[in-house]
Amino acid sequence: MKKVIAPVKGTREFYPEQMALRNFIYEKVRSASEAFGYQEWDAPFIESIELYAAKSGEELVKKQSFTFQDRGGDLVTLRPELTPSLARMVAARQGELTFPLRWWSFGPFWRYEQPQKGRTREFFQWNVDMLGVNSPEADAELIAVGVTFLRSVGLSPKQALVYVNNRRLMDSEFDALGIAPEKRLDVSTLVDRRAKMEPASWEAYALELGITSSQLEGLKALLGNYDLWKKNDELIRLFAALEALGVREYVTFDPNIMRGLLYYTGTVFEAFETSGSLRRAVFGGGRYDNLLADVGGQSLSGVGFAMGDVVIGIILQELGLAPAFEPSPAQVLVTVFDEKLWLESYKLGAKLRNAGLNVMVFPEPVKLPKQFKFADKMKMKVVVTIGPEEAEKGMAAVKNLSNGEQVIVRCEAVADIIQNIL
RNA sequence: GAGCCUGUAGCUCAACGGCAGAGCGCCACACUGUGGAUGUGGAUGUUGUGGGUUCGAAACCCAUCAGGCUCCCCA
Repeated sequence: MKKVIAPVKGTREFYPEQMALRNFIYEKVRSASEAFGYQEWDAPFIESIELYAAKSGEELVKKQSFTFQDRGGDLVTLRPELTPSLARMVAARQGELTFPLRWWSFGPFWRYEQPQKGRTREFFQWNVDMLGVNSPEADAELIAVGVTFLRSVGLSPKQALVYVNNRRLMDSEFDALGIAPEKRLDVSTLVDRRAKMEPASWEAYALELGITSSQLEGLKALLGNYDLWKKNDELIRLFAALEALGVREYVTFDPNIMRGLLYYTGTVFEAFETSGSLRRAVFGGGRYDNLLADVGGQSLSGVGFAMGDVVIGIILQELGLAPAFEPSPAQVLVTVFDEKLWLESYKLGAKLRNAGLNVMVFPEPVKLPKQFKFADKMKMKVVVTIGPEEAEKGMAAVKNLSNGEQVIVRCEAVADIIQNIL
């Protein structure tokens, strides 16, 4: 190789093998979404930067967006998330859309951050949202959609769990501890960081934020109380609904789940792979209120979550849950014996395709062993050969590569023979 | 944006100042009408890139690019 232009940092190159995994995820995402009646939709990949200025965090807009000037001088950005586009599109047709609205989407997003395990600058994200219903039962349905996906890719409750909390519950607990409402944000980040810090430095950090030592003790007790949900009507209803939906075994209450995004107002949840080799959420979401008001719509409550393809892709590969890669979409190879019989093979290939089979014809008359090796490497199931002896009688040799058996049959019968093998 | 670690054959890695190697993969042949297995032989590198130190650099130093792990943020 000579001088190579490297791909842009953090972007993804999908060779057929990776493409197969991406499509596998896409298929599972689609069936989980559609099983609950969600409609597929999408938004522009490029948006005006102002769209995000309204509601996304400052970090996301100023530091993590791919922003540039278009030829007309306007500032545009590659979308870093979908929710603002959702809010705008729903607000624009609020009067004509049918509510409750259930939408899902799977597409590319970009965030300008340091690539590392589980995080790239370009990624695919599954978004699922329900708008127009404000109830714990609706929250439970969204979690069930996520769990349906986890289950469909073969993740057991031992391997992946959804951790749930409730912002309102935590706010009232913070109030009870005498933590002022304006400190809630600080305390949220404090809770978020607990898992990542040494206990001593975490406590020091807490006191730095102006938490009193008695509040700190209360906070520690709160974060260790895994029965706290039993005090909260919303969470009681949520878990009852999860039970009814058949996904309860995948969900557990955890007071340590806060989530950074400011717009969450009620239920919040995050899914993790339990071995913890990757300390990143598989998906995360929650209930949000009034997202539409900022883009000119009427107040409307919603619940949704998002899943990136990178973390789940790594997990599926590490746990051996990614499907075996099938190099060739064609399971049948027709060899080319020599120059004279070349077009006979082409004819047979065409005939087999008409019969509904995916068929590759070797593109040149090279030695047969080479063609068979090719078929083997491409994991094809059947090789069909027309040599001089077969051609004379209008026949073809059909070899089953899994057991090595070969039969010689009339060309007209080849398709049926192959159907039996596959 | 900050700190630390790593870049050697297609892949995984060794050599750690003194001739750049192994395993797997690849190619050829045994097998000129048939894949996987086995055997025999073969090819492969400006040691990420650019400078510097040295008699001598894959190794040491600087820069740069890429990747990884933290912090930050988050899907």
